[in-house]
Order: sequence, then C-alpha cells, then structure tokens
Amino acid sequence: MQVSKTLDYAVRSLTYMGNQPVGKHNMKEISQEQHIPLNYLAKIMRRLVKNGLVRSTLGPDGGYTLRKLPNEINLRDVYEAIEGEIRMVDCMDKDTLCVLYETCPQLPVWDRIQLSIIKILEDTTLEDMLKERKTVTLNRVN
Amino acid sequence: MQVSKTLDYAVRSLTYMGNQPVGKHNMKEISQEQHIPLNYLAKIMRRLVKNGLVRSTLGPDGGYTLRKLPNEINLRDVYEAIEGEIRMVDCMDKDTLCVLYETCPQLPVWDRIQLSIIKILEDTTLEDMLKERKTVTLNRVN
DNA sequence: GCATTGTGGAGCCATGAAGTCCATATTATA
DNA sequence: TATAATATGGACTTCATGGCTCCACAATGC
Repeated sequence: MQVSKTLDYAVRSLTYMGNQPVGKHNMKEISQEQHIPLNYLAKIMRRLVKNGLVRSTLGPDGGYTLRKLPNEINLRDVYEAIEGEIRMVDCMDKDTLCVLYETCPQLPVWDRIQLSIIKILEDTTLEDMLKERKTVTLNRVN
Repeated sequence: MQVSKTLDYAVRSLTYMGNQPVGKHNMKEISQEQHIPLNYLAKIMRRLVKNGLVRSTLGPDGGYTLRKLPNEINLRDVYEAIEGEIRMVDCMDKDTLCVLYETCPQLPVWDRIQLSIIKILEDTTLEDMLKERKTVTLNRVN
C-alpha cells in the first residue's frame, strides 16, 4: 500500500518535463535535475514511451517530449503505464478463485478504496500538480 | 499499492470471530475455517493480541476472543495493528529528507489519497463488513 | 564517419513477505 | 500431579520483486 520508487521517478520526470511542455529533455538532464539514477531512468522512460505518454527522438540532440499537454495527462495514465492495472486485491491465484470469494466480507471495502484512488488519480493532471506546488511554495514563503 | 496477504488473513480472522462476538475461537478452528496456514496465523494473532484487538487465553479450551464488539472495531485499527502507520510515501531515507521535498509536486496528491483511504477504513467496522456481505449474498441469490 | 542520443535485454542484489519450526509457558482436567 | 491442549516467542528459510547496473546495438545529426 505504498507508492513505489519507480512510480515516484516517473511522476518526477513527467512533472519536470511539464514545466516546458513543448521542450525536449534528454535523460542526462532529467536524471541530474530530478536525482534519478540514469540507468534506471532509461528503463522507466521506455515504459512511458511504450505507453504513449512521451515521444522519444534518437541521435544527438535527441531526448523526450510530452505527447500531450500537461492538462491532458492525468495520474491514472502514469500509474497504469508504470504499474499496470490498478488493483487492491488479487482474488485469483493461478487460475483458481479464492475459496471464500462468494461471501467475502472485505472485498467491497477494498473496492471502495480502489474506486476512490482511481477517482483522485484521474482527477489530477500534471498541470494540477505543477499549479498546486507553486501555491504551496508561495504559502510557505509568505 | 496492494493489500498484503497478512492483512487479508487478519481481516478474515476478525470477521470470522465477529460472527460470534462473545465466543471463543482457537487457532485450529480459525485456520481451517478461513484457509489460513496455521503457523502463520499464530504469528498474526500475536500482533492482534499485542495491539489490543483480541484477548487470548492459554491451556486446553483456550483461544481468542474479540476485545470489543464488532461495531467498535474498525479497519483502520486492524490495518495499523498489522502494517503499522498508514503512509503512502516515505520522504525520509535514513535520516535525510528527500532533496526535492520543499517543492515536491506529487506529495499533495498522495496525501489526498492517504486521507481518503484512512477515512474509508475508519468508517468501516467489522459489523459493517458482515452486514454488507449478507446483503451482497442475498442479492446474488435472489 | 563519428559522436551522441535512446533501445532492448540480461543479470545482480538486497529486502521483505510469506511461511515453517521448535522450545517454552500456561492451564484445564483426569 | 501428570498430561494434553492451548498460545507465545523467536529463529530460520524460501522466494519474488523492486531497484539498479551494464552492455551491445540502432538511429540520427553534424
């Protein structure tokens, strides 16, 4: 029930890129600015590319660009690109459903939580995060 | 971001006991009824005892009893007894705060999700779960 | 052609979840 | 008082996975 570092790194990279949405950012830059191990970042970016969140270009002056505007990319997209489908519990174990499934008392609760998480993730875009951060920062400074 | 088997087992045991709140239930019984490995269950029950959710008695005819009524035990209690404090992200790494903490754009989102989870867990008692299960079951049958 | 970028995949390592086992303490009952 | 039945405490094992490294390769701009 915790956010993985991998997801953290992905969100960092994307919000970072969201600051200059049309700009191009290479791995070294992102890695240094966001304190993410370069080799690991490489792996993560591939998933973002594969899942259509980011476009990559090769060669010198290559790098990554957001495929959509920051207000068009929500956190659910990011989560699922990295972790796959959002699922609180796994009632299946190698083809067989949990023996208690039929009258499982806890399933509805995990479902409610899952829906709530999905809603929040869907409702939050990169732009939202960047705006909110600025607000928070200003509040702190003043 | 998934429910651990350990937590699942704990909830299973407690809801099971909630069916006869004043009754006494020994490990063998719970283990068999709820399909939980006996030795592992032993470990889990110790935590529930230690955290005051359950009372244990030794000797023949010993076993476990709920310390409160099913409508007085909520899922947050259970969660924290098993997993400790609920925390989505860990900004600390060995005494040092994440370098990006000050203006971290994602922290507010994980906070919102965390609060939402806590609320749902707090609002759900063992009794709620047992009642809801019956409703669900009835709906299915009819 | 060369340097610079990302790609793909194999592989490593530490950690923690899940589970086992056993020796011990407590207590009911015969 | 002996014995059997219960829980307790802790050491230990096993396995999967998150986090990370490395390297050979492909694309592309100069």
